[in-house]
Amino acid sequence: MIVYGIYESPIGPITVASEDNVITMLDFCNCTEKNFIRNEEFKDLFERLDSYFRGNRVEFYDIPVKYPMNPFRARVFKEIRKLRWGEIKTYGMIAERLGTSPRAIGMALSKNDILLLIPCHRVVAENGIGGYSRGILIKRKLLELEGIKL
DNA sequence: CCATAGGTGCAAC
DNA sequence: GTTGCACCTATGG
Repeated sequence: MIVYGIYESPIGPITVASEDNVITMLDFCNCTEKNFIRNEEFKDLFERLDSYFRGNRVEFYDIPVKYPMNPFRARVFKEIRKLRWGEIKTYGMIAERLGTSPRAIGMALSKNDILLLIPCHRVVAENGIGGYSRGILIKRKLLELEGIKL
């Protein structure tokens, strides 16, 4: 059974979904049309988000998430998840590690719908910030929170 | 299949 | 600065 939670972050509402205590989605949008809103089920996560958006070092890597069926994306996402708070790598570095190309990494990351928990914002381009499916303003803000200026 | 498009990178001018 | 191309995956005909 899927339940949803809405979190009001300083940079906009976040909708999170979980099924059997595994997070299946976390995105910057306000999906209030969803039924089954149970914010109390996300108490631990929301407290971490409070601290995170206050600028503290908060890790999310121990929270169970659902990886995609697509094996390539699952491989990329698991690799990205090793990145800790404030740690960044380039598309090229990830690609080399996985034996693929930087563009393929970008393609996979654009399909990430569990933001923050799968920290695709910590993957940047060789020459600059790179892209972000929800807009680079959000990416820049997240990196700023983690003490990174580009 | 073939064409085209990405959250890229690199070399060349 | 910019143009051009190789790179791998995704998507649509």
